[in-house]
Amino acid sequence: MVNWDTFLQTAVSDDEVFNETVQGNFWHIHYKVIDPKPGEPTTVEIATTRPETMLGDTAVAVHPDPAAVLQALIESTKEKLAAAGEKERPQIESQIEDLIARQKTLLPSLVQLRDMAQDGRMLMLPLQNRPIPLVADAWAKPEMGSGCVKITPAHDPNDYEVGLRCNLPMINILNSDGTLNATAGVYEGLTIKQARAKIVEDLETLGQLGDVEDREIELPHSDRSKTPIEPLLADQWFVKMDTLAQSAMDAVSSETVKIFPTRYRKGYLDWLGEKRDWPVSRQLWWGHQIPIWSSPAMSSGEAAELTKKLEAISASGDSLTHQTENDENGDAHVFVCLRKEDAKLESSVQSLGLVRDPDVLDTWFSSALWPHSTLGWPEQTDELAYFYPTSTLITSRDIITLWVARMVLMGLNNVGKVPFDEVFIHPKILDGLGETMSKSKGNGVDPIDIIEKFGPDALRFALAWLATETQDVRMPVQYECPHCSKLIDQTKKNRSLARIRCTACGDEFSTQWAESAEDKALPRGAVVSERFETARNFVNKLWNAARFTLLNLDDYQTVAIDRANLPLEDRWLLSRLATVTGEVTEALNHYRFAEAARCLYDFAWDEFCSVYVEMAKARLADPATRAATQTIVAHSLDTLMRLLHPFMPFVTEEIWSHLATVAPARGLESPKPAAKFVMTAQWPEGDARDTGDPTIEKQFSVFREVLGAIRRIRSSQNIPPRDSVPAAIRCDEATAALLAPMKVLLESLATAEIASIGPKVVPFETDAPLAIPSFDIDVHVDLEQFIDIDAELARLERSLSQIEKQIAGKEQKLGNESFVSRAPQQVVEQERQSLDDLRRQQTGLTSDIARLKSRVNK
RNA sequence: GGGCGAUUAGCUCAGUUGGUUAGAGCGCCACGUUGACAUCGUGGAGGUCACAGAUUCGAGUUCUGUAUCGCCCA
Repeated sequence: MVNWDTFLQTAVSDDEVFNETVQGNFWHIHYKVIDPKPGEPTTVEIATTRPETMLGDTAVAVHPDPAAVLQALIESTKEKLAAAGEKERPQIESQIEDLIARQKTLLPSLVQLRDMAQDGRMLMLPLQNRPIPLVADAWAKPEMGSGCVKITPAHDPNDYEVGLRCNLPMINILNSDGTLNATAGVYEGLTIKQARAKIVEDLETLGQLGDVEDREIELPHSDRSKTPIEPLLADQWFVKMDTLAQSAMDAVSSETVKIFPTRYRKGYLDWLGEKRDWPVSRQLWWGHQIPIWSSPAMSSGEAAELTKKLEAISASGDSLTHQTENDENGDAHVFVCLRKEDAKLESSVQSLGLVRDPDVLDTWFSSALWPHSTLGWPEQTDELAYFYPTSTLITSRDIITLWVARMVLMGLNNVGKVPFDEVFIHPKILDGLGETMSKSKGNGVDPIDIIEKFGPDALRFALAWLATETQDVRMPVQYECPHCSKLIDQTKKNRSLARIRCTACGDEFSTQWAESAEDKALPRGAVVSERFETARNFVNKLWNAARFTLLNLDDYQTVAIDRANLPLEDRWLLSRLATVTGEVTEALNHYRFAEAARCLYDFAWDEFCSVYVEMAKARLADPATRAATQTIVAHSLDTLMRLLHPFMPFVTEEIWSHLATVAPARGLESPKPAAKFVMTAQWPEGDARDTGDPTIEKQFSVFREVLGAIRRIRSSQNIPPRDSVPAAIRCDEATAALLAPMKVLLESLATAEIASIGPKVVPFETDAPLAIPSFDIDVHVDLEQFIDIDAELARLERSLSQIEKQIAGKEQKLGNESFVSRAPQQVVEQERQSLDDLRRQQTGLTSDIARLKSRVNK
């Protein structure tokens, strides 16, 4: 039984079939009982969605034990009811009522029909006037329809099984083009649709048509031709899957092939675990022709003789394999399969009267050969030795069973080795409505549009940024009007149009679907998505940062760096660089592309550009520190480009080449000439000496907190950006020592004059304070020149109320006896510390507010 | 019907072993452009982490159930 595509006139596999719900009918038909005994019904009612198949009916089935089935169903439905929620109850209750009603009204007649079936009663198939048996088979569902079902073994997979069980004839009523064949009698030549209409009409005329219900039907369609699939009985080649499937399962179970993310292993193993034989025959004009030759029907003696001849021409003894099988008439057929393409052998085989099978192999069969056949297999070529197996297959999850599993089993069978060690399943990009992008829907994005609008690096980086582990990616897209640049959201309505009228300027533009000369003459509106903007901006940021640093490397000379005596900011940067290198490497090794991309984005933008480059400005201006700073800058840019290269190959290569012209030799202790291209440069390895210095980490955290505090105060007071503010920082001696070397930088980034840093700092007369409790720091800004008392009071009061809320929360938590006694001591201590800090802030803020208010009253 | 996944800010998404006040990008508001970057900078507003239970001193995070959505299989 195969899925027949009547348009392409070929069998297709289950994987190439999709189901679609269509509006159809459920026709009830009465078949007459031949010679009913007294008291027996004179007709049997069946119902079908495909009345035309009745021409091929060879039986009507009734269940062998309808009473038991109905009773079991009632019980299981009652169990379901007991477990069901309020919402589902009414529906389940009505199901039970329906079943009980059937038990009363329908069951007796089903039992009678069952007895008639066992007694060998026959029915007369209408229109064909062919007697067919009433049979007892479990496929008939007492809970459905009339409880009886027509059996068409040649045109329905389930009926086929019934046919085998009940030993029924199998009558094919279709030609390969989907028209009815000679067995259909007067209906020969009609299409399925025509035949259906005519048969319904004829049944009506005969008075054998019952109710016609409207019904939604799940109808299989061919993926390629979109036409409805006809199940068809046909001689086809199958690949036996038992040991092949097991070998592919073992490869994954033993992690010889590792699948990332690991949850996809289950689907792979479950699918292969069914070990269903693989139908590989296709009746298409393209593809690999199946290398099997067969003989006409012959006697077993002739077959034995033919076999001898075949063995004689099988030169080395294994260039062909053969098999003899008997058909249902007892005739023998000899089948031959050649191991290799061999024109001479083929003609010898054919001269013995064997004919090559016209079918070609399923495209996935051919595809499964791809990893090794493209490398010259079955010859043991150098390419095969070098490239097989490869390291990684990256693909979409819907291809796991179609292709991945088959490449593995075919590789194991043919080469004895798996084709790849790791498989990465990437997320899918969906449109704004969460639908898979597809050509037929028209909701796809042309990568060329994205490249033209945002650049190839932005495209690549954005995809990496989006490639998280668990989620598919929604990508709402817009059309960009080529006339006025207005962005128009893509909708279900406009996404498949060849031309669109801009809602802003009213001019028309063409889309990717334009085909007519008239449409194509219009300017093309690109499909764009703002989701690429982040990446585009990042590329721009990197380019500008590189441009600036390169401008400052004009007099670059290699200087050996003494790690032990580097300034703190250099040690900080090197530490971060080593950490980021480790994180990115780790993420890439596990195919966590989004994590790697985000890590690099944050480091490059927030740390390298916003902090280090800003700091370097002052040091580059100072001849005493210029050379050393240049060395660090060149080194860090070098490392950053290498880390970013997989994500943005073009801009990194461009920056790399510019870097080479000003700083050809790079490195810290012993600078060496850099590789010509970043793509051939070594992947960086974080230097263990640079990482994990807690002093440095703390220094920078403190620095950024203090900077933020001053900026927040400025902002809340609406202090003009260019006006410098006096500031002071109260903190312990150790923190003061960390901050002191960064005072100049702090002053420039905050536009402030830092009057003092240390434990003895006290508030200004006109003070604006901000506490950083995590480091026990109070930042004070003198507002004398600027003070907006109302604004400041508002800020302080808002801050106070937030702190009081937090205090209340903490007090409650610490007042909870079981928290204090059961939580780890460290956590409790942390909470106490934090409460103390909050209370101190509360005191400070309260007095600040009082002071300000007294000022107002003066 | 079975399996897998998702539900966190207006949008698109992060959130590592349970532990301070849940993050990012975009969008929004305010301010800012005499030198790397307005594709930028600074600050801000915005969240009942789908819902209901359970475990726990403590749940976005663990467990159970419900709802909704997506994909795969039957």
